[in-house]
Amino acid sequence: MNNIDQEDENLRKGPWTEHEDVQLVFYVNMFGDRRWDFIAKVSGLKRTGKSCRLRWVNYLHPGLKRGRMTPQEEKLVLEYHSKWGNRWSRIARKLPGRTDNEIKNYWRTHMRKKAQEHKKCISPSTSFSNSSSTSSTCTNDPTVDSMPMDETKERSFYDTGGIELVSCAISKSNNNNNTMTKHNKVNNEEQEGIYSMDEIWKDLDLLENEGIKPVFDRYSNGVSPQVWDYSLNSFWMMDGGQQEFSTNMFFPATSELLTG
DNA sequence: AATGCTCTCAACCGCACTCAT
DNA sequence: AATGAGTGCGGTTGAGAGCAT
Repeated sequence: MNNIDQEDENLRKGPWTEHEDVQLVFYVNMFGDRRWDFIAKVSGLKRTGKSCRLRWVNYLHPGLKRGRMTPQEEKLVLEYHSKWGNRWSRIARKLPGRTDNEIKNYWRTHMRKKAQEHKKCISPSTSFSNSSSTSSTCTNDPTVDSMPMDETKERSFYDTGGIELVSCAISKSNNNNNTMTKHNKVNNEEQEGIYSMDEIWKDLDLLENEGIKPVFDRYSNGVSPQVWDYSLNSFWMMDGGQQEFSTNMFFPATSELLTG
C-alpha cells in the first residue's frame, strides 16, 4: 500500500459535522473561496478540495437563501430553463441566493410532479418522456449555447467572496441536523435578510479598526468582530486585543503548514 | 404505533474546462 | 503546443423527514 492509497483511505466522506463546518468557514474566511485544495490541506479537514468547495457553495455560503422557492423564483426557473435547458449554474446566477444544486433539485421535483400530472391528463397508452428527457430536449435547444459573452462571464453570487456572516454559517451549521421545521426556516430566512455590500464594507472598516485581520485574499476583508465574537465564542478567545483559538485541536494543521 | 411510500436535499462522481508551467 | 493540477458543472444517489395507510 502506498502513501496515496493511505491518503485516500483517510479521507472522510458523507455528511459534514458541525465541527467540520466551523473549521471550513474559518479557513474560507482566511484564505478565500478559490483555493480549495489548499484549504483542504491547511485546515486539516480530511476532505477533498472538491468536497470543501461543494459544502461551502451549497450550504455554508452566507449569501444563501434557505427555504422554499418563491413564486417569482419558480417563474424565473421555468423561464430560464426553457431558455437554457439544464444549465443550472447559469440559471442560478439569475437567482441570487440559490445554488445550482438547489435549482437542479427543485427542477427534478417540479418536473416529476408535472410528469405525474401530465400522465393523469393523457391516455395511459401514450408514452411520456420523463423529466430528464424533457431537460435534454431543452438542452439541445440551439438557443442554449448562443449566450452573449457578458452573460457567460457573469459571476455567480457565491463567487463574490461573500464575507458576510460567519454567524449565519454557524447557525446554519447548528441547524444542520434538520432541527428546524420548514416553517421555521422560512421565517428565519425572512428575518435574517441579506447583507448589503454597504454593510459588508462597514464591517470591514470595523474589523480593521479592531485590529483583526485575516491573512489575505478577498477574505482579508473578513467579518465583523462582533460577529466573530458572537458566533464563534466557543472557538475564539478574545484576550486583550489578542486572539487565539480556544480549541486548537480543531485546527491542528495551520501552524504546521505556515511555519513549516 | 408500525410500515411503506414519496419527497427533499446534501453529497458524491465523472467529465469538462481553465490556467499556469 | 503539451501537460497536469485545480476548479466548475451536470447527473446521480442515498439518507432522512414527512405523509398516507
